[in-house]
Amino acid sequence: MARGATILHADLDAFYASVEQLLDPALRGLPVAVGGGPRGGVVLAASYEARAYGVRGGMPGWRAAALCPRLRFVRGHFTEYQRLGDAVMAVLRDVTPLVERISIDEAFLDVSGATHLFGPPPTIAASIRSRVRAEVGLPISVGAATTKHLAKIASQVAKPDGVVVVEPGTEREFLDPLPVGLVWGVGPVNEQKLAERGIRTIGDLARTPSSAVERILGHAVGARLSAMAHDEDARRVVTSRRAGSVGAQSALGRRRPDVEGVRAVLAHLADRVSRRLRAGDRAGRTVTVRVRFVGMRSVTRARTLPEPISATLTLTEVAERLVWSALADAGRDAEITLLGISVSHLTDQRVVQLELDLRPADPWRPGSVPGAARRAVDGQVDAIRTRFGTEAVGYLPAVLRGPGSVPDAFRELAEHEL
DNA sequence: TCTGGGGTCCTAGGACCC
DNA sequence: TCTGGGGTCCTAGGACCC
Repeated sequence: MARGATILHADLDAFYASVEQLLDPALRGLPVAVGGGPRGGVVLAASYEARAYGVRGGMPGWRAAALCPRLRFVRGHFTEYQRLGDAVMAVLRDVTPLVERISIDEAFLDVSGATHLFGPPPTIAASIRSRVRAEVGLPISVGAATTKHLAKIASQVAKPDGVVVVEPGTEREFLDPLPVGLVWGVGPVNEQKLAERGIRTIGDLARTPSSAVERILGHAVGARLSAMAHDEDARRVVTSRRAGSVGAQSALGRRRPDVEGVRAVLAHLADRVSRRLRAGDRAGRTVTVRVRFVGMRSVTRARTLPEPISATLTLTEVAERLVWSALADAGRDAEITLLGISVSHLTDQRVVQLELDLRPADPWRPGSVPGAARRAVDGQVDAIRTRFGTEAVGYLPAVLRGPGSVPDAFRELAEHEL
């Protein structure tokens, strides 16, 4: 069956760093790191000039500075990232409504219905690149292929600032020499496992029996690889997707947990999470907390409740119990470096609201404040914040911000739609 | 100098039900 | 007295992605 390379993957190059170089011409051509600094914090993004020195996102600032002494650290312009990312998506939606945005800076497009208007996929890819450059001012790479997975690999190969089209029938010769790490689901751990068996390229992988691959990587990743090899990969572009969980976490530096400190941090996290739930008319049944200890070891504790919750106070109380149960298992002297809360098993809040006050007392829904009162308080707080801003009102005085913690505007960039 | 924060998906074991 | 197999839900941990 004839099928063109009509799935595109468009991916902005070093997005945050490119925006900084766009906003401040003095930074162009220089190694730039967004976030962090020579004495702490973490690098959120690195320009290609910085990457040449080995600087990467997620790297501690001091290490980046050691690798590249002339590295320019800049604070992020987070609201600009949102605005410019949206502007790029608008360009893509000019081509086709079939746009699946998968993060702030990348998206899949299905252009099979757009070729009669705009020409074949390579022409569309080139036009997207030149329009984004001209109208937004940013470099973007585009991959085109018959499937999403392949289009994404193609855009990675195209970077920086390039285009790669994998014409139908040429998939094998394109893929075979590429490193296995370009495959979705093959990260550092799996790459190492494969390398230990002499498998370094996608071609090596294709020549390995699928049963052996599944033994190494597990059933799911193995099956995905085999689907790719047989061109049975996903091609459907999904234009909207609801989140399956909502969470928030905070790095704390290093501290010995005490009741007041833990409660303050959890109240802040629960406030962030529950506010987003209510804003999306959602509620969730499963509460998961994460506690990270010195040395990066972390544990989780989860509890599935009989009914979904979205009240700030209820979420705080459940999270507090879970955290202390994790801490009890870890021993009293353990120092912690991070606390996180996540709510999953989401349902539509409207459906369950009427039931909330009819149930008998439940040890996992404790407290003296009845559900109706909690909803009323949350509703008023939400309304005040809508009118006067997030800082106008809250359950607790401003929470202790660690030196490395990131601004809320950065957190919001990564939030998924509820 | 000592490692962010938002998510998704998978695996494995146990409880429980039929 | 001891026994099967399938399905669902829950929990904990971990790999991975941006």
